Parts: sequence; structure tokens; C-alpha cells
Amino acid sequence: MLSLPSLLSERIQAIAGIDPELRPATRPQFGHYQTNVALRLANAEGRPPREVAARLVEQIDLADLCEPLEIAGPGFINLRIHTEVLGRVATQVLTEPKSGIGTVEHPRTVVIDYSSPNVAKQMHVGHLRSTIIGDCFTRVLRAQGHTVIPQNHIGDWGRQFGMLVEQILEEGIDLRALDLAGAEALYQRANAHLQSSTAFADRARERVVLLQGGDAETRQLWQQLIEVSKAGFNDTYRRMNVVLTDADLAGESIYNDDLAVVAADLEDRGVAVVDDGALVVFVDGFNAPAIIRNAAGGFGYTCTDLAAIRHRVGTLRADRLIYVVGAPQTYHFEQVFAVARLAGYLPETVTAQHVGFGQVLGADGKKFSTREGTAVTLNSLLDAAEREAAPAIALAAIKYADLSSGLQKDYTFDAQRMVATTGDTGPYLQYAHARVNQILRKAEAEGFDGDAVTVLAEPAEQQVALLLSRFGEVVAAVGETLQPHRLCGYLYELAGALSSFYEQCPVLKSGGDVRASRLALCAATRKVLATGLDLLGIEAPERM
RNA sequence: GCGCCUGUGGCUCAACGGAUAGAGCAUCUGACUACGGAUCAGAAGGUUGAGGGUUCGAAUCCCCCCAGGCGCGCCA
Repeated sequence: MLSLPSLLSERIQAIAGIDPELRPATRPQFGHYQTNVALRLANAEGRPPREVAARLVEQIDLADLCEPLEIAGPGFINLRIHTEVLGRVATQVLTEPKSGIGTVEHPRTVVIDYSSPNVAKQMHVGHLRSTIIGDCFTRVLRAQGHTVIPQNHIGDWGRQFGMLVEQILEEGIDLRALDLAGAEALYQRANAHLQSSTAFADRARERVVLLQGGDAETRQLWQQLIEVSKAGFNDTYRRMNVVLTDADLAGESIYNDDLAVVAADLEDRGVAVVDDGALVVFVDGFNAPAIIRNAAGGFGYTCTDLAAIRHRVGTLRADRLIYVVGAPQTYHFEQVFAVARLAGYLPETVTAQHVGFGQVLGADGKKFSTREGTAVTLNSLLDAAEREAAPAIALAAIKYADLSSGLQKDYTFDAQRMVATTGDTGPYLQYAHARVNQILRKAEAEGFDGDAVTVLAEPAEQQVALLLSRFGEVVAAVGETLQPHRLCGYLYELAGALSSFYEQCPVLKSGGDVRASRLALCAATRKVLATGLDLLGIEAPERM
């Protein structure tokens, strides 16, 4: 079914010939929607905007959906939806399984690269955002009918394993008794050892060769480190209530055998050239070449990312790639994408997007770190929020704080502000849901009788219905623009409209058709709040 | 040196080239024998970092500055 806003747009476009860029009205007196289509056409036609608007209003056929169109200001056309139509749409939101979220016409196969912690290190602040944002994308795109393949690109390969394995052997550690925090402590000891002893550094280097060569003992210890780390990651994922599973693990190591293949392929086809002993690709617009293989013969993360693209497009059949990785990596991904295009690993039909996000800052507005100067662990952030509120609320608070402002910006982790139940916060939305749920619970106890929104006499009722009709559009916009804060803003507006509504309009105490209609409106709102919060990865409690 | 991001009321953030720049927090006024006041209604608070330009129209686009952050060949 075509959503109400798209239906209106289509009708206007049929006459105007261009996308009307329909927008919610900026003020109540301007109705429900406005379009500036006449203003834009006036330029091309060389006629006064209001004259153009008058012609359009005469020809556009919207009598079944709207009150008579109005021309206002410099030439805006304002639309006011019939209340019967609003009621019908609100009822559909209640009736339809997907609450107005449209299934996309052309489903895509989307690979989303997110979370990506490193083996033998606890998850830190940086992983918080990637995990929350990626989880939201997975939920939204799946709801739209896309096939989503999350890829948790964990750091399970590289030189650090040389020193880790050597340290394990030297200390005689039994890895089965180790947890992730213990593994991280081991990492730090190994690193210090590496700095202080050239003999150890030499052994670590040799151990890397053994690991790459498939030496059994080395591989076994490496594998055990991964198991220990996975257990730790999964504890955190469970705590965060995200959809990632072991099936989504696709660590760097799985591309190990492809690295030399990619390098040879690029070199053979002349995409890459040897320069200063390294195999590199020069790309226009980049002031440094992409290094595929360093002069020592090693492969860096550029090569790994290229191999991953090849795999994701060639084997997983993805036609959209999304990387949820911090903003500092923007340059890297632009370059990797450019190289992949040159090499043909990324055909024109496949889109690739890096969703860079800003840093999480401490309460002092500076880079988040412990007193010792090390990065703050993700679990300690969850702990901090849980000191302010119950776990389900604390988690909602963190996720909402993370998703509700633009992703590019840094944001300050302020536990007290996040868990506030007033204002634009996760807990406020949860509260709105819990409260409307209480009304419905009582109604259900005495025989729920609202299944259609039929009466919308009050402005507060109309406002709720109007917002409900926009849900599908908002979700579609998030799927397209990858901006979760739009959904947050929408849900906050809906929760506010709901609060105003039940302040002004008694539900249980009203009677007859009005009561039934208001109950249906409540039910539709509860459904959209719960569905919307779920898309953000936030639980909608029945009571608080 | 080059490049990217950010700059909006005291604070935290919206605004997809459009009407009088919107919210929340904090502050001040109101509304409770309540469908849970964890709420609602209202007030006050802005030359959108500065200056030019494009446009019928600029927080938004272009140019030049200023401030802060982050990147830019052999780590990932």
C-alpha cells in the first residue's frame, strides 16, 4: 500500500511534473503538509508564484483526501487532510502487521560491517557506538525487507599474536582458565615485554611466521585466545541486547589466504605497482597511495579490506556495503572504495558507504579515558549507567543518547542526563509506552472495544493520527540516509503528542464511539512506539 | 603543507535551499481527592563563529578568514 505522504506527493507530481518535496507543515495554521512546488516552477515559467500555485490548485485532484488546498505566503500550497482519512490511516497502522513500514520494492542484500572488537582486548568506548548504530541499521533494513548480513570484522589476525603466544608460553598460562579481562592484562604484559626486550621481540616476530605457516601449537593457542575473547564479547552483546551472533563473526583471519591473491591480481592487471619496494595503488585525489603490500612483504588492513569487499560482493552477493567505523577512518575507506572500483571488485551496481561517527567524550568534554589514561571499557560505561537506573532503562538511555543526535558529531557520555525521564531521552519514550499500555491494559481487562479510529474531533487526537501516518516514511528515510536520529526525533514527537492527547482527552472515562476511537488511537500509538523503539534496539516495557 | 568533520539561546541538540530558526535541560508561572504529576499548559531566553557572494528566498550552497577536533606510504 502506498503511504499517505507518498500518495499525496504522487497526485501533486502528476500535475506539477516535478517532485513536490512535500514537507510536514511548519505551523499548525498551515495545515498538515506544505509544498513549495509553485515557487520552484515559477522560476522556470517566468510567472508569479501565486499565479502558478492558483493554476496547480485548480488542477490537482485531492478532494478525496484533503480539504480544499490553500495558497499562502509567497506561494506555498498547504494541505489539510480530511479527518476521516486520518482516522482510516491510523486504523491501518493498528491493523497492518508492519504498522505502515512498507516493504521495499527492490530488496537488496546489505552487508553491514560493525562492532569489530579486537581479540585479547576488552570492548572499549569506540565499540559502543559501532555496535549500537550497526544494530539499529540491521533492524531497520530487515524491517524494510532487505536481506542483511552483519559482519563482525573482529581483529583476530596480525603481529600482536606473535607476542601474545610467546608470552603465554613463557608464563605457562592455561588459557582455559582465562577470561577476556585476563587476556587483556596478558596483552599489556606482552606489549611491555616487547618494548623492553629485543630478544623477546625477535621471538615474537618468529612466532608470527609460525602462526602464518600453520604451526599446530601456535594455531591452537591463537584459537583459544579467540574463544576466550568471543565469550567476553558475547557477554557484552547479551548485556546490550543486540542481534549479533557467532554466525555474524567474520574476522580478519578469514581473508588471510586471499591477501596474496588480491595483491597478485592487482599487480598482474597493472592496477598496483611496486614503488619504494611496496606494492601500491595510486588513486587520483589521494595524496598518498594505498599500500597493498609493504616492503617487508606484509599485508596491511587496506589489503584485508579489499579482500573483504571481494568476498562480500562476490560470495555473499551483497549489492550494498555499509561500514560503521569511526570518523577518523573516512580517508581510509574512501581510498579503499576507490581502489576497489578501479579493480572492479566494486561494480557500479553496488553501493559502498562508510558511516563515520564521532567520538564519545567524557563528562569533561574531553576524550574519554580512565585516570591511568587507558581507554574506558564498554562494560564500565554500562555499569556507570546502571548506577543511575535499572538495567533496561540504563541501556535504553545509552542507546537513545547515542542514536538521537547526528552520527558525525562527538557526544558527551553523561549518565545522569541520559537516564533522565524528562526531555528527549530513551526513558521518557519508555515511560510514554508504559503509560499508554496501562490505559489499554485496563480497557482490555474490562473488554477492549477499540479497533478503529473513527472520531478525531480534537486537535490533539488529529495530531497523534497525523504522526502515526508518517511512521513508514520515517523508517524508509532512516534506511536510505542511515540517520537514526530521524527516527528518534519522530518517536519523541509522537510520545509528546500522545502525552498532550491523554492530558486533554479522557479515554477510559469517555464513552461510546469516542471511547472506542480513542482506545484504537492509543493502541496504534503503543504499537508504533514499541515497533520504533525496537528498531532502535530499545526495549519497550509494559510497566516502569 | 594538503584534506575531512564540527561551530545554532546559559547547557545538550533539531531544522532533507523555503513561511515567524524548532525541542529538551536549567530558570520563572500555572494545573494534582490523577485513564500513574516519571506528566501537561505557558513565559523568558537567538545579529545560527566573523565577513563577503549566489538566489525571489541561506543555519543550509560558493569564497575567504577564526576557533576546536581528526586524518594524510609501508600499524590496524
